[in-house]
Amino acid sequence: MRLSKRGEYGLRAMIMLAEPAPKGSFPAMMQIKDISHREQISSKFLEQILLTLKNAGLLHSKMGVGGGYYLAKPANEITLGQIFRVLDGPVAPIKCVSQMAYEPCGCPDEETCGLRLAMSDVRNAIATILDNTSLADITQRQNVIRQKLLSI
Amino acid sequence: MRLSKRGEYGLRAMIMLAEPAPKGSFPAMMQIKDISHREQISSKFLEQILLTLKNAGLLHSKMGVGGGYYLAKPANEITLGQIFRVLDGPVAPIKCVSQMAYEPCGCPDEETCGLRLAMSDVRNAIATILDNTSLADITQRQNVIRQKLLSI
DNA sequence: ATAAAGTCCATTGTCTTAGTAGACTTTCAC
DNA sequence: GTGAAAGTCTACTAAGACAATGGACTTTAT
Repeated sequence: MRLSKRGEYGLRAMIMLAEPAPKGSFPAMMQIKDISHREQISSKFLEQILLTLKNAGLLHSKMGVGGGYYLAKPANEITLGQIFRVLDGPVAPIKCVSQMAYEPCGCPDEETCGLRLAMSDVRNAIATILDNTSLADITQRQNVIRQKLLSI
Repeated sequence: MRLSKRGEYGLRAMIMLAEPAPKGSFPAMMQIKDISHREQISSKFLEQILLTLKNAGLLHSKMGVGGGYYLAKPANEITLGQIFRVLDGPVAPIKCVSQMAYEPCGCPDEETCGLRLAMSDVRNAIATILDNTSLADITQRQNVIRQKLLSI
């Protein structure tokens, strides 16, 4: 049940972009090389990922000197599920329980297939978390923990 | 978030072996070719899978004429999580939240990494389902649905 | 002795993943 | 209007995982 590197890097980048900008400079814009440097990722690989995210409508970009990437929508309107699906495809562990890419799995009777029942539960559990967690939720959780650590 | 074919076939086979034997013939023993035929799987591939499951202590086998495979334990003591981990490895989507194969993921601060927080939730959700669903639970659910369909 | 079953190990073809390379386009500062 | 800084686009590749396949060997019942 693995998150790919594409998915991981993409999610990390989106979370970075969702972090409130230093001094009222909105929308928070960052360049590929900023992100790739801070996360220690190949910038060429990250480039592809951000482009994919842009083409999916989750990021906007500005070309030329002083350009960069920024979120296409407020951080509370972008969910981890959206990002995940763009980069890693369907959430479902098996196609016959996928909402976005259903395909029969070949079991004699889908309706009474025990594996399908269980995998359907798994799919729903994953989707519930990813689709109900926004980038804003993530940055907020991060901040809460940081505050707690500071106050020790 | 994909279940591999190994995992899928292995789970299907285990569920078949957990189904109550026709006429009091316990332990329910089946041969590779029975299972591979009923599930339309390559018998050579299934052979490897069942052998892996046997070496992991989830199946027992009997060699020679009239031999076959049967569950090493009662169906209510074998969980989907055990089978899954043997065939597909850790449940966690990212190594830094894995219980059975932890590795640092390289984020600057693991404790406040937002991605890690979210993926930890996902891991727990998946593990909770897989580790609390036994083969007996599956066959029972199947039977309940079959009964319902019959009574229409 | 023979046939039926599991065991074990090596190999193979295909696909996916993660990354690399390089040419091209847009924008800004000067 | 030129040059540097940024994103865009397409193609390619190396390594590994995945899904088998093949064949020789061992055990057991009859």
